[in-house]
Amino acid sequence: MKEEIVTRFAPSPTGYIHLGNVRSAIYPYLIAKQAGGKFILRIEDTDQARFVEGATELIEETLSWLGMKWDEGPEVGGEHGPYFQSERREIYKKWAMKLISAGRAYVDDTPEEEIQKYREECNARKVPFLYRNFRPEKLKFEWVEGKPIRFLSDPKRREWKDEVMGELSAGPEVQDDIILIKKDGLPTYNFAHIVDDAEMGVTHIVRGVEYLSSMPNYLAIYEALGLPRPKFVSLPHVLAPTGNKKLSKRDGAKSVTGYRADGILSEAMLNYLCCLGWNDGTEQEIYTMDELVSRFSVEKIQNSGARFDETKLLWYSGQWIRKIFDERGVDALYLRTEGFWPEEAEGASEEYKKQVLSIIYDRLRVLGDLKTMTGYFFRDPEIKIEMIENNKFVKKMSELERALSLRKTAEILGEIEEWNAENIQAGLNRALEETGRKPAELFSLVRISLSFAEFSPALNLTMEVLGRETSLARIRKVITAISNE
RNA sequence: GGUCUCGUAGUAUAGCGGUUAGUACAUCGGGUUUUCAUCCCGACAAUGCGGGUUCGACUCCCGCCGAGAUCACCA
Repeated sequence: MKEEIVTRFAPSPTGYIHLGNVRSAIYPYLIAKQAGGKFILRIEDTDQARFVEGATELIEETLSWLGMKWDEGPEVGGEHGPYFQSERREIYKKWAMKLISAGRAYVDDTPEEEIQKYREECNARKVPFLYRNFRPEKLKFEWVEGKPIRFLSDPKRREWKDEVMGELSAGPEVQDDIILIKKDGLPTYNFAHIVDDAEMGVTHIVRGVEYLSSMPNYLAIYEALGLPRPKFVSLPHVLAPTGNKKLSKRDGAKSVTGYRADGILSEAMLNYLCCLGWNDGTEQEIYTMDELVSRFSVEKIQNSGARFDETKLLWYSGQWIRKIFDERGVDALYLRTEGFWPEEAEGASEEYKKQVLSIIYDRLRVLGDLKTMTGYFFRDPEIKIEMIENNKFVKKMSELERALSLRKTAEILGEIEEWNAENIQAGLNRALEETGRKPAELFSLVRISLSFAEFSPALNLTMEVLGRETSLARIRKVITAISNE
C-alpha cells in the first residue's frame, strides 16, 4: 500500500501573508493534490506577543482567493485537530514528557540574566554561543511549571537529504540544547512543528531555506523521539526587486491583498508565483491551476533565490485577463470586475458595462485600470482644447479646418441608418474622402473630441458603444467650443 | 567569527560533455488607416574568476571571489 502524501502550510498569524511566503503554501498544495493526498492548514500561534488580530482570517482568505482548499485546518476541521498550536498545549506536554522520562530533556532553571551574560561573553570572544557548554552538571529531568524545558543534545555530524538541495550534512558545531517548551508553557517552533507534523502524518515538510541551518537540531529530536524523518523540501528565498536581501515589506512589493485590490487576477498571481523559481522544462508560460497540479515537480524547483519582478507579474495579469475573455467570454471576465469601475459607472447597466469591457479588455493590465481608462464612457468628458492643439497630427490643421472637418464628419455619421461598428467605419472613411484629411489627422481629432483621454479603443467601436446621440453630441460640443474661441 | 547554501543576459529560466547557448519579461526599432494596448516581425544582451580532467567543458573536480541564510524562551 502506498503511503498517502500529506503536506501542510503552517503560517504564523503575525500579519498578512507575505508575497514571498505564498510559495510555501502553493508548492505543498501542488505536491499534495498531484498525489491525491491531503493539504493541511495549521496556524502556528505560539508567540503571543506577535499575534495579530484578524491575521488568521486574512491568511485563510488569501489561500481561498488563490484557489487553494485545505483538507484539514481551521473552518473545515479534521481528525488531527485542533489546528491552532495554542490549543494543543497538552499534546506538546505529552511529547515533552517522553523526552524528559527518557533523559533527553531537562528543566532549565538558570536565571535568564546569567545566560545573557554568558551569551555576551561568547560574542565578545567571537566564539559561537552554545548553551550546552554552559549547562549545569546536574540536570533535573522533570517538568516544572513556569520554567523552560531544554533538549539534551548529542552533537555529531548529521546527514540528510533535501528534495531541492540534495544531499546535505552539517557538523556538531551548530547543535545545541535548544528550548523545547518556553516558560509560558507553549512550545517553540522548533519543537511544535515536529510534534504536529508527526501527529498529523505530514510526509513532506515544505518551508524556506532559512530553516536549513536548524536541520541538525531537528534531526536530533526526530531521533530522540524515535520518529521517522519526513521528506524535506527547502524553498529558496524570493528576493527583493533591488539588492540581494530577501523580500520584505519595505521593498515596495505589496501584500497579496494589496495586489488583489489593484485588480490582479488570482490566476495570474498563482501562475507568476509558482513559476518564480520553478519551471517544468518546457517553454510554457501560462498555466492554469489544473495544469500546475499535474505538471509540478519538486525536482524542478530552482535552488537559488529568485527576484520578485512586479513587471512580469503585471504581464501575467494582462495575459490572464485576455485569456479569460477569449476563452470564457465577457460574462466570465465581467464577474471579476465588481468594485473596479470608476465612480461614474455607478448607475450604468450591466449590459453597457459589458460592452465597454469588450472593447477595452485587451488594454487592461489589472482590473483597476478600468477606473482610469473608462471614465468617458460614463459621463461627458471635460473639453480640454489644449489636447487638440498639442496633438502632433491635429496641430497641422487650422482652427477653421478642424471645425469644418468635425462638422462634415458629424453630418455623415448623422446619416447612418443602422448605428453599428461597420457602418460607422464606412462613414468615417467617407469623411476622410470628403474632407481630404489624412487618417491620422481626422481620426485623432475625432478621437480626442469623443474622449479627451490619452488613449481609447478603436474609433468605430468607441462610437458604437457610446451610441449615436452621445457621439454626435460630443463632436458638436467641440465644434462649438472651437468656433467660439 | 562558526556552520550551511547558492552563482547562465537587467530579471525569471532552458540546456547538464560537442548547440549559431533556446524561451519569456524588460529595453530598443519596425508593421497592423488616430492614440494606448493587443498581435506580428526584428535587434540588443548571459555561462563570476582561476586552475585541472578531457580530443572537447556552461555542463565533471579543486581553489578563489561574490551573494545569501543561520547562530532567540521568533517562526
